[in-house]
Amino acid sequence: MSERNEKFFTVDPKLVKSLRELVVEKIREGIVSGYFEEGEHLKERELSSMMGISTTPIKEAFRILENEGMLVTVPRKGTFVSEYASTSIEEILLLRASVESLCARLAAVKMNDEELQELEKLVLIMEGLHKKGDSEALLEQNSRFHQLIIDSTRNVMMQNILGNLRNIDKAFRKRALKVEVEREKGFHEHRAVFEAIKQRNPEQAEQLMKDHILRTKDNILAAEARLEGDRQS
Amino acid sequence: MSERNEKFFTVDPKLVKSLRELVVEKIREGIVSGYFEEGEHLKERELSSMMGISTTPIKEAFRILENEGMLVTVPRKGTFVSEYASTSIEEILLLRASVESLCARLAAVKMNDEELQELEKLVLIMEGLHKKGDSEALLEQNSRFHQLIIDSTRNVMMQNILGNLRNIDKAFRKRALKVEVEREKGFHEHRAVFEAIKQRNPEQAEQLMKDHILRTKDNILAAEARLEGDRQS
DNA sequence: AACTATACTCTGATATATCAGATATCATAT
DNA sequence: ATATGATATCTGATATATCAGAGTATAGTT
Repeated sequence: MSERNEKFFTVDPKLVKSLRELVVEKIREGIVSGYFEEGEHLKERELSSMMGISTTPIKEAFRILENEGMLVTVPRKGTFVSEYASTSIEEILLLRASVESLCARLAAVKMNDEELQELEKLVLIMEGLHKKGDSEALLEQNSRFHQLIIDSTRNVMMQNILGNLRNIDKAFRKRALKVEVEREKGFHEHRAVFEAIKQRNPEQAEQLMKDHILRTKDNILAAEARLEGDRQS
Repeated sequence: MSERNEKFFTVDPKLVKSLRELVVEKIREGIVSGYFEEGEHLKERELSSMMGISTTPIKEAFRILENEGMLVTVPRKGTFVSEYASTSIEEILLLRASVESLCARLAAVKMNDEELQELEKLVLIMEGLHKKGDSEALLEQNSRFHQLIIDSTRNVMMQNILGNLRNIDKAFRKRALKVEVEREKGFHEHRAVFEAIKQRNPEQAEQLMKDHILRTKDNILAAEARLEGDRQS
């Protein structure tokens, strides 16, 4: 037993999804996809009978989504789809650039050797995928790269904020577009961020991360504009 | 009726506090004040009997606090005080500087004339208080100043993030310190931020706001260090 | 003494019931 | 015809009941 990788045969209880989680995802999707309109009144009982469950998990989901900014609850009135729920992709990415570059700065100071090693390993893997041109797998490792840096700050608040942003981003993408392939280009930027963290250079890490996300932002917006243009012609 | 200020005699339903809100505040305080330890298991039924209410509002409060990062819920295990709930004041302020400076940038673009006028009026009021040296009142207007800028972005996500940060900040302050007087010095910085927004200069507004918050951060940390020093000697 | 199986208990997850504010309807009075 | 009051209904807020997983203690077997 001792030589085996013990992590292999464990189960993470966090993978269990409660009804509440399912409801959260369903409503979030509903909002982002346009199934629910801005300002629409979401009724606990109505949703509960639609979904065939009781109101309790709905209630809890409301509180989560409210905290995320997707819903607004007015006491004794009800819960409504936030008027500004459809924050522009641009602002979401600006926010991400802002918070995540701060993470990179903190990571350059706080990341321990073990984490640094893992990050290095990841960069090597990404290099391989980059050379192979396997952008599907690269994409997945990319988000692991970002997550590692975020987690190394050991700052729950930032983890939560970025987690929320990612959720929304993800929901958006479903209907939006897949310029993700673009990100293959980002490989060199990732490597640079890693180097800055390794050198324990917070300013540089922050700046590089910011530039990286802002550049992908511009690309995403450009791609979206192009799509929009195609639709017109 | 027409000449009267109609806003005067309205009631904002949002001022009604539900049990859930009270529970949120109570638990947040409990965590920040150290009444609850990190990692402590918070039990719905226990809290409900302690507080003399049912478990439903407790449940909802849990979900809000979880989303804020104060609590962690493990499915089928329970809800626990986040191990890293006590994020340092420094990181909270770094985060605030980061997000709120982005708000200032957006405000310089998105703020409408009406809001701009209100901001200008506020700056004049603040100037008066500054000259009078009424730092109590100035403090209140200061936070209104920040709030106006945040709201003008019409970005719920940022509003929520900064709302959360403020809550936590507030809870911290209770046990922490009142270097708030310091902020009287910040008046000129506020005016500068306002000018940049008025000039529709996003870069400058962002930079000035960032500098402003980072400076107050340094002052707060210095004051805390001083306090710490006093305690030692 | 050690191991196992069963019962008991704790607790979160979910469902249901109750209460109270908000809104709409309608009738009645002026 | 309009204003006021009574009533019904919708819905969120809260309370309570039920269910099921997880842990623990206990008793029985070898």
